Amino acid sequence: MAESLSMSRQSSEALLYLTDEQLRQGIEAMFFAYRGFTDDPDRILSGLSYGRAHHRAIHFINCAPGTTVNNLLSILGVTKQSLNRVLRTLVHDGLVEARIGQKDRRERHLFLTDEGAQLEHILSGAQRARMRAAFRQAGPEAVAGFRTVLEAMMDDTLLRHYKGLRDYPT
Amino acid sequence: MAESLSMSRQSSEALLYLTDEQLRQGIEAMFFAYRGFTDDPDRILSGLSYGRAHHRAIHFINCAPGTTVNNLLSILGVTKQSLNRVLRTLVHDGLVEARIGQKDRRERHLFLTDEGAQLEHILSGAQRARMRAAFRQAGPEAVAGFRTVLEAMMDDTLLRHYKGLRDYPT
DNA sequence: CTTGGAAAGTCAACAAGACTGACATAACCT
DNA sequence: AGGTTATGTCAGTCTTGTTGACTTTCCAAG
Repeated sequence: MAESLSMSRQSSEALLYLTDEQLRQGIEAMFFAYRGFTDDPDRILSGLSYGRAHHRAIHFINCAPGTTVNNLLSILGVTKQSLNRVLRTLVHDGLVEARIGQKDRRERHLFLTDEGAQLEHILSGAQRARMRAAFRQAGPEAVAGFRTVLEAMMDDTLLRHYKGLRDYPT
Repeated sequence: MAESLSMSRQSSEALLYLTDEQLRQGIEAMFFAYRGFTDDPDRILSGLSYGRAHHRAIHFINCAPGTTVNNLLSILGVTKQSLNRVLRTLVHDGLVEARIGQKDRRERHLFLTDEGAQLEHILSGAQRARMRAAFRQAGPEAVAGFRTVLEAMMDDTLLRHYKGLRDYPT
């Protein structure tokens, strides 16, 4: 807000990417792209009595094996009750193993079973294929820009998770 | 799959943005960024007994005033029953007006009322503010890349909507 | 050592918003 | 007149989010 004055003298061309119309297009691009982004895994999951929430849990357990329920909670940004329902079915179906913590017996450390890893691979495979096609079509510079904007759009809390997921001790 | 052989001779550096790890990071970037992207409007809406579905309807009615229910359906990618529930409350609350078509009296052409436009402005204002901050921080080249990748990630059907939203006659 | 609070996780009940299927109405078109 | 199209509605289900109440476990202050 305060900057809009100090920048008003710059050529409008230099800031063309900040016009309301450009921003509106950016918003719609996010909406449509996210739809494309989730479509493939959703389609696969709909045949398996699982949903997007299961996919997310499986994805992050795969990235950070041994993570606790609490950790997963703050990454996914849902309530523990909501996550628990998902986790319960995954454990029951033998896709996820929840080991009681050695140090703190209140904690459950989460791991994918072989079967869980298999499903993870199928799901993320579909998503990666689309991402790969988009990346290849767009080229390296565009991909770098894509990442830069997305990181700038995250909340700082989420950015931390995004950058530091692999710091968890098992 | 077939290409991975023919490309295997290129330097791995030139294709670094296509490694599985890079793709995984791209996937997580989309997930976290979309959360940040929807957070602000969601917060505003939660106090108003409306949800994200109402926001989406309002957004696209604002972009394409006079659009029909059927058009909106294909843009949003939901069933008419689902959209109708949302639209019904918006019309009832006086945020949206549904005018019977002149040419084809079966159609309902949708418009925001003054009050609806006001809410739209508040909601998209929050979203635009975040988008603007991200765009400014990332710079023009990054924004161009962001758009390129997102467009490549959309389904072709959605891409048509994204590019051609303003072709509707009133 | 005990006791009381905090933290991790579980169970139950509810709400939003998506879906399907069936059906109604009105208008258009051949 | 009859078939198709656009829209609206009712009923029921599913996923996934919510809050509230509860157990188990840990830890620290008295």
